[in-house]
Amino acid sequence: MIEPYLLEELVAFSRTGTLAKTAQQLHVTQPTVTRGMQKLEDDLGVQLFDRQPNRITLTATGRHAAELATRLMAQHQAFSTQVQAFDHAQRVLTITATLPGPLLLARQIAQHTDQALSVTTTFSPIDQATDLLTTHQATLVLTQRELQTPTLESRYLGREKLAVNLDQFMYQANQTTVTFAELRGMSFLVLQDIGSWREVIQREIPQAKFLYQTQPSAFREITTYSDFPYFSTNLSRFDPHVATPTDHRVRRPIRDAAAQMPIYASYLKADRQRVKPVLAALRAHWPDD
Amino acid sequence: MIEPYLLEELVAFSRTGTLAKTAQQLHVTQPTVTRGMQKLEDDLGVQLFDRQPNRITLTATGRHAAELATRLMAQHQAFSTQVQAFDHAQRVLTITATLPGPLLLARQIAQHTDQALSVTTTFSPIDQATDLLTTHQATLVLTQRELQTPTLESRYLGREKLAVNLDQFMYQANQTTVTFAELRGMSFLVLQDIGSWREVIQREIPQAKFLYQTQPSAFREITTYSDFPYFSTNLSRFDPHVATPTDHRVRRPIRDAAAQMPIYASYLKADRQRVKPVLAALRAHWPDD
DNA sequence: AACAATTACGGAATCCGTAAAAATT
DNA sequence: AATTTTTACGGATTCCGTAATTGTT
Repeated sequence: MIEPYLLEELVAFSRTGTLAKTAQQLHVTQPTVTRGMQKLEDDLGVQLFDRQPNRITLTATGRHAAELATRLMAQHQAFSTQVQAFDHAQRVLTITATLPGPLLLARQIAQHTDQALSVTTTFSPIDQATDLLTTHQATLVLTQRELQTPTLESRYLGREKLAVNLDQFMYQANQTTVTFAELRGMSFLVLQDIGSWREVIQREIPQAKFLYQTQPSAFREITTYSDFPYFSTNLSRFDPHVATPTDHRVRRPIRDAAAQMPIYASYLKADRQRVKPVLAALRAHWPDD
Repeated sequence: MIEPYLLEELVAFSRTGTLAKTAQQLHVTQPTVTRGMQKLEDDLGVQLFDRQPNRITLTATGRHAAELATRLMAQHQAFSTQVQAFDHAQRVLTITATLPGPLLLARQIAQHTDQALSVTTTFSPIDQATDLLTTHQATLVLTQRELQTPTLESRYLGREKLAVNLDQFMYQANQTTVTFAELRGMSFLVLQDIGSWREVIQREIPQAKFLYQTQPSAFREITTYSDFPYFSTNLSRFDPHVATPTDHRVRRPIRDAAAQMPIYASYLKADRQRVKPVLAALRAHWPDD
């Protein structure tokens, strides 16, 4: 059985090219690496190096072994982190999402639940959702699409509906709803982290300009002291920081189909019983409008 | 970094259920396993076991860790074997196939080549072909279908064409070729190991009976002292053992499309230069008929 | 002269087995 | 009484660093 530290030395050597630099990188002495690579060759029963008095290089087999060792080391590392993640997931039910809106509601729920609930502050691309669940980095992922695999299942929660907040004297505000087309060419204040909504507004509103703000505090300040329109959804009300009573804008829902997203909760089938009360709470507090 | 022997002990324990049996299975003493599992918990920083004075059981995390460890150990094992296989493949070009016919020709080639060529005696299902190549267990796989992946490529070699050897006095022998339909209900002597041909004849010949023989020697003997028809192909001539001059049967090619198979040579793109002369030899010796 | 790899030697850490203890079935 | 786990102790293996050697650039 090959010892991991030998694989580590091999991988390091394949990157540095000399035993001296390898030793330096691993914080050991040269003789240690020399002996290590000799032992690795001996354990495998294979020649990995071409040796000259002052120079040592990988053979073709050695390069292949280093390539395989790199992957194996990554999996080795993943083992520890996954075990620890699983252990953590047993005590804390972690919720993440691909959109900010559902996370706001989730945070609300978390405060009124006796269970240990952790709601992440950042969100991930939807193509990482499956990985987050199977590696137990999250127990619940809120997404705009269903995820169906042999070990995963999804449950529909409700819809997130986009609205735009316009200055009350703008002519587009003289109707109960608007369309993306009617927002053509306008400039919007947008928070940097709005997940999948970003591609929606960029795709649907022609020739629009988006002033992305990284800091939520800066976003609030600029909205207060300017007339730029900004977006919100039916889930924005759960944002504890967005309470701006002195807003001169009016909220106008967007009629387009693309302005609505169905939200699903995805989780491991093995966790079905654990997430059940959380799903019930999310559905119970989902706004009707 | 988790030591492999600790993972091995965990995997063994998850199967045996007690430390005593685990120790027995691994040929070590109980205290060794006790300390090992304590160290594993310590290294991972996670509780894997529920301990009672006379009983130790896996926690949920422990079961999950054992599951992950099982897979990791398999990959760990695969590392060594793959490095050794790669090393071996550098000196010996190994050819395998999904059909016996192309292998016969390959053996012929191997004798007239200066290069170190190894031709396997058994053949594998076609769905294992990709794995054989990527794990370097074979450098060349002869199959009836093309294999196309980012790292693999296939080259057409020729066709293998099925024929049936009938007693010269049978009425079906009164024509230059026959069809599968005309063989309806007959009984055939067939070698057990004929690869993908087996499903062809079973599917195409209605109500036929197949007398499968495991031993080639028994097959030859029965063909000699009986009148049962048997199959051969345009590649059978390369079989050094099948030279039976005193055969009372006549060879009749089968007309159906299903009685012909295109044969491709698949290999890693990285091996293209190495296999080039072998492919040329295979194509050069491929029979025209 | 500087650098890279290897070998030799001694110390330190670790891992194992034997023996003994504690507790359960 | 037999089985299972755990701890204690001593020995043996192994792994590492320092020092010295060899050979190259």
